[in-house]
Amino acid sequence: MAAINKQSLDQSRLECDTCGAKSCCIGEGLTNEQLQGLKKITTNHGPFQPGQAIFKMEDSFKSLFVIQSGTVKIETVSPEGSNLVDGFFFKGDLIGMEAIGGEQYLHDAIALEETWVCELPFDHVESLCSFIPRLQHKILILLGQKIRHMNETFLHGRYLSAEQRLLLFFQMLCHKNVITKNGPSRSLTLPMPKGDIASYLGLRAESLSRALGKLQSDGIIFNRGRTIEFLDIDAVLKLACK
Amino acid sequence: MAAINKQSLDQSRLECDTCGAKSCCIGEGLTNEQLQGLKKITTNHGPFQPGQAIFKMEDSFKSLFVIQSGTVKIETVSPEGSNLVDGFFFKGDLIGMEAIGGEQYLHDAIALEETWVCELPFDHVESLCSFIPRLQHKILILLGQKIRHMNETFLHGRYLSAEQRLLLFFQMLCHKNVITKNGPSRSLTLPMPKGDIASYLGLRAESLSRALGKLQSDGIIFNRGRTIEFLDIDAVLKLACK
DNA sequence: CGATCAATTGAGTGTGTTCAATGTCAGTGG
DNA sequence: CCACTGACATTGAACACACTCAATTGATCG
Repeated sequence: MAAINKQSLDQSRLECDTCGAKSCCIGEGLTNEQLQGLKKITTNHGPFQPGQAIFKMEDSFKSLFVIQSGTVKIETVSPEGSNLVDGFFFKGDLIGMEAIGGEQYLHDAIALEETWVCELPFDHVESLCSFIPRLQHKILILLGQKIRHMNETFLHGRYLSAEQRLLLFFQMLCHKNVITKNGPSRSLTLPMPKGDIASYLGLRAESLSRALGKLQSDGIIFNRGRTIEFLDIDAVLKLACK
Repeated sequence: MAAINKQSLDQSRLECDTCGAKSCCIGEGLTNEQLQGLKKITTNHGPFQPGQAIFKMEDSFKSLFVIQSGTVKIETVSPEGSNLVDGFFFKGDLIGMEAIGGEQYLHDAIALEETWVCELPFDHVESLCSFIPRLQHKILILLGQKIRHMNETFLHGRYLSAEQRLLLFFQMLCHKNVITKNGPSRSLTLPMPKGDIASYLGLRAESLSRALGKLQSDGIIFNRGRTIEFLDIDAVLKLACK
């Protein structure tokens, strides 16, 4: 793992009870006493700068990580040598679950923005689960959700056109509250390069670019560098295209 | 769930200690005493005939199922109405994990051959986990494996050609010991129609047929109806094609 | 034996890819 | 201030692979 320094960010945001990721963390719903037990086994790390690794494939699997703030991509290297982006994760997401039961991590986890994470040593979590049924339940639920999410994204995504995949991606961002839906602007500055999005969607950068062009000429979005403006958010959410 | 009768099959194969799926079941590695605890919460069901459902999407999620004998596919109905096969499962496999944390099952589970299953009510399993750390560990491992398997199959599969996907499918069968690797014949009678395989691989039946034809003309397999003979098993395992 | 469903084969089409060229933007140094 | 650089993004033209649709063959079963 990369060298770690604690600095800058308001320390209070890293405490469980005041953590920004509190509501979606695995500790959600625990009593204060239980939360203290959980807090004992965790450690905070950050800030990771864009491009820095939170963990790498070569690292042996020891911990899960909750993203307290920032954005992270996970990626592997394909047999041909190019990078395959397997997922994007945001505040409150738990990463590293793919490695449970394995020796090493399955991906590199790379920060896309300045990012803080909370480390949960897995064997400690497991022990704690035996004493806190609610925690065990929560972990199982999260794993089930992860499976369902992969199922939707990858299984059903593969029958969609480039345009539909892109819309699905925007929907995901919306669901993660990354797009400011309420304001009048409804815009978004992508935390990741477009090449990463293309890879994640199983497309070439060129195809993604054309899909973006198509949506723009249809008046659904306005695409300017890393900023996307959503002119017709309903069209995006309906996936009614094509 | 479909009507259930116990009959025919040698009853002893349904007992935990003599079950054909014993070595890969979630009970693997438990003490005899613990196994008795597990046995108390399970019930056997079968035989399911080809086409019969073990569970359906409409059913509310209550249980996981271990396949004691037979073969099962899981499938969903696409928005357009066609069936999408999401997986094949064999003796010893645990099915229903996608539904953990959800209200209903995510798929229909359909028997492809005469099939017997062992039902594990999930809330009972969860309670038992708190008392048997090894069981909790095993479940977590299985969920992790499931995630890894989906990751490999669907994420990396989507960059492969029809031929490569087919070879990957054969490798999977090999890994599941469905192909008789040792005998001189090295043949296989597919338990599922080719259309199901095509769907699983994200292809049309026609494309699968052509891929099979290509492998045959390359002298790697001999394709005759539902029987496949592997003339060059090494080529299959190497995925060196294309 | 015809009926039905699965599997195969053929011809033509289309979506995304490939490869190469051009454009945009931020950062750097003269 | 402007030219240069390098990473990222866009655009164009030709191609490839799997798709679509239709016709044919094969297998199974009453």
